[in-house]
This record gives sequence, structure tokens and C-alpha cells, in this order.
Amino acid sequence: MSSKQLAFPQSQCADCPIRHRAVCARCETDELEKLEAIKYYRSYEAGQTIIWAGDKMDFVASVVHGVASLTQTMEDGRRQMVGLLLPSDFLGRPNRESVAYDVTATTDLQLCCFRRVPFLDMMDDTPHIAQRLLEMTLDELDAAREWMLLLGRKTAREKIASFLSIIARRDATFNNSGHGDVAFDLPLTREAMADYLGLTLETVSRQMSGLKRDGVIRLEGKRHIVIPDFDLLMDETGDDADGGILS
Amino acid sequence: MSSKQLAFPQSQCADCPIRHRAVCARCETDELEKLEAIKYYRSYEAGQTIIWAGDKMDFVASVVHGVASLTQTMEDGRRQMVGLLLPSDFLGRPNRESVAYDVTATTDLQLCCFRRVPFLDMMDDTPHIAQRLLEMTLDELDAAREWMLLLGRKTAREKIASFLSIIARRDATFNNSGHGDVAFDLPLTREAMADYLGLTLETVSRQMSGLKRDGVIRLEGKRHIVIPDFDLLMDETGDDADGGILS
DNA sequence: CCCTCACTTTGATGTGGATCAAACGGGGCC
DNA sequence: GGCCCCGTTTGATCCACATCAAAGTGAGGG
Repeated sequence: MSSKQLAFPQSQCADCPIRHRAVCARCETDELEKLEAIKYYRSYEAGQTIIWAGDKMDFVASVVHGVASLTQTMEDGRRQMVGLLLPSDFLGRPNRESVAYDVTATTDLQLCCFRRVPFLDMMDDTPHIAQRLLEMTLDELDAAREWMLLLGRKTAREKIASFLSIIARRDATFNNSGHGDVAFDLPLTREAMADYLGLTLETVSRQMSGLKRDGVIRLEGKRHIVIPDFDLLMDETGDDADGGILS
Repeated sequence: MSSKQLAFPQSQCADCPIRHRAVCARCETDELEKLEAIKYYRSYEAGQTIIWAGDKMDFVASVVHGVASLTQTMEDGRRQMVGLLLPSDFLGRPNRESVAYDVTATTDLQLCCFRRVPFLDMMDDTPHIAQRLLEMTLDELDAAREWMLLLGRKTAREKIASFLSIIARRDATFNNSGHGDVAFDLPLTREAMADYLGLTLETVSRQMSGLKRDGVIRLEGKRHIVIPDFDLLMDETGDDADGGILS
């Protein structure tokens, strides 16, 4: 079993996180070769729109580096972010050509793409791909449901604290030397945070200032966050205090 | 193709909507027999809790009749509905034993259940089941994203109008004789609607009264809704006015 | 080095929906 | 028929967050 994992040719599907999460974890060598044959990379810079709502999308993809967001916009301009894709997350619907929301690069971004139709063919030949995608989609649905609780019932301060803990859990490099400092860079502007949280950017800014004033977070520059005590932050989220730090 | 569909033994998996949506649409006779062997029914009455958050769930299921809801509750009692399951919707995660939210019957309810482990085995043997479940889960994720826009950015009146249009789309019997009346029963109390919409029950009630006062809806009793002109309702949702009535 | 521009912070005021409180209505049961 | 109870409606008040407005900050470019 472990020898089999070691047998995966590391040079194939090289820096592509999809190997770990969506497709390749249980792939055999010949399947990896098929994936190699249909994959290609695309890069975007911060702020660039990848696809507009309603456009055709002829590929599925996995995020290599950077952050992408899915956003819905109402006619009068109100906007709500409905998805935030970090490295190794999957983008696209194998069986559907169009998307229902704008996809935007919120930071510089690299995607590992697979053309849709060959990817579909490969799904037919390789049953565990669909099973793995099902797992990932169910995880995303669970995340969406947490997000709904946040949007529907949490206060502005709880929303900010929850958001920071979500980003910290995925991004933080943490400093176990001595005490438990957790530090990371925010990959979003205050406006994008507001779109994520269903707030205005002014409220986001005020609540960040409030958390800083109360010593829950430290701000080094506008974007770099240091959390001196993760439990203190968790107390602000409104979530049950189970499963310890970054579990 | 159509002859093949007719070849499905109608007496198998008899009144079970899972046949149409999750599993059986492309099943052969022998696969249907395997499904028959592991399926069973469970009934619940309105208000009954099916599973509590954190409990083990040893089955997956499909809603036969009635309505079930998925709800998250914060420690201080704030509640947010995060899923609403109508007939033919699927419940459960094949690969996970526990659930992260309470599952409750909001009306009298019948489920068609499959024990989890045999269902998993069947998924391994029958690749199109995972593909179909992936499709359904992606649809649910799209619905969750619409819901997030509603929770984050819509006004109370828009939330109510959107909710009514969602229920109408799935439930309504409509009366094409003469004009386009659309009528249906609300499967939820005002309180459950409030949990769905991220509002209080008082606000739900006030906004319903408002829509009634303005002639957008008629109320016959507390629960029966008549919509004299669906376009009028759609104008209140804040959504783009594309894809006509009940498309 | 300073100017610019995009992002952010802070301040003053307004308001939609929450909260607290009371009355209403109708179905089931004695 | 009358009473009770649960779900619902309506009213009065409050407050968290939106809105409108202005000033601060810092990175990049001339």
C-alpha cells in the first residue's frame, strides 16, 4: 500500500495539486499519463475575470497557486461571493458547459486545466474519479452550509472572526516555537471580504479595528494578520469550542 | 432507447423517487434488484427529529413524500436552515457516518432508505451511481449558492418573494385555465420560514402581510398561497427577469 | 522625492429588521 | 358549544449595520 503510493511517478502531473485531491490519488501510471495528455496551465493576474456568469466554460481546473472567487451580482450591483477557491480546490462542472456566477482571480492565479470533453471521457473510464469528485463536492456543500449560517445568523464581529479562522486554518504558517502565534496574509481586499461576509467594506474595516483594539488580532500592514491566541479568536466566532486549534 | 426505458420493471423500486433521480435512471434490471434488496422505508411525523447533529447516520435516503430540513443551531439558540429536502431529494453522505446538522421532518415524511455500507458497495460496482450523485450534489451546491445570495444581500421582502417562487417552482399546481393563477400550500411554519431566510418570524409575517396588501399574493387560510400573477412575484425577488414562468 | 491612486480608516447620521409585548384565530378536544 | 393552545398577526421601540462623507496610508511611477 505504501509501496504503491511511492510507486507513483512524482515527475508526472508535477506540481499539480489535483493529483492529491481530485483525481490522481488512486490513479495508476497509465491513467496519470492520460491526464498529462489533456492538461495545460493558465495564468491570470489579480483582478482579472476568468469567466463571466452565463459564459461557456470548456474546461475544468484545479487551483495551483493563488485565490479565485465565485461571485453573484444582482442587477442593481449588490454582490455576494459564493465560493472561494484556494490551492488544490476544483473548479467547474464536468457535465455542464455554462457557469451561473462570475469567476475572478482575486490574487495572481495559476490553474491546471483539463479540457471538458476529454475529462468527461476519462471519468467514464476511471470510476474513482467521479467518486473522488463527489467527495470533494460534498465537502464544498458542507462549507457552503457553514457559510449560510454565517450569512444568516452571525453578527458582523462574529463574521469577521469566523472568516479569519477559516483563512487561518487553510493558510497559516504557525509558529509553535514558544507560544502559539498564528500568522498569515489576507488574500482579499476589504471589499472582497465584505462580499464574502454579506457586509459593507466600512463595517469590515470597523470590525477589524475592533478586534485589533481588543487584542484578538494584530495587524502588520493592511494585509498581514497575527493571531496571538487562536482560542481568543475562536471565542469570537460564535461557533462551538470543540476540536482544538487548527484541528 | 425508449423501449429500454419501458423495460424497467415498474413494480420494482415502486413508488420510490430515487429511481428517477439518483440511482436508477440508467440502471439495468439486475441492478434494480440489488437496490430492492437493500432498501426499506421509514416514516416520521411533522416536527420529529430524524438525526441530531453529530449523530451517526447508517443509511442514505431519498425523500418519498413530505419535507425534511437540515438546520444548524448555535450555542445560544440562533438557528439557520441550511437545506430543504422535497420529494425525490437525496439525504446523506455515502462516505461519512456522521452529519453536521440536525435533520428534521417539517411535515409528515416518508423516506426510502438504503443501508450505507451495501449502498457503498453498490456504488463501487455501478459507476454511473457516483456520476449521478455528483450531478445531484452539484445541483444542490448551485442551490446553496443562490441561497447565499439571498441570505447575504436580499431585503426581507425580496427574501420572502424568492422563497415563495422557489416553493412554487417545485410544488405548485397551476391553473392554466383562463389566467395564470399559481397555487400551493406552504410546507413550513412562519418560524421555519424565518430559519430558512435568516429573519425573525415577526418579520416574515409582516412581509407576507405586505405582499398580500400589495396584491402580489393571496392568502387562503394561513398556509395556502395563491399567486395571481407570477411575474409580479418575480419582480419582487430581485432576480434577473429571464426564463419565464416556472421554466 | 513627491505625486497619484487605490485601498483603507474613521466619523456622522439614517434605517431595516430585531426585540419586546400583546392580541388574534382557528382547529381539536372535552 | 366553549375552552385551550399553537401558530400567527400587529404594534411600539431599539439598535446593529448601512449609507454618506471625508481624511489617512502606502506602494509604485515619473
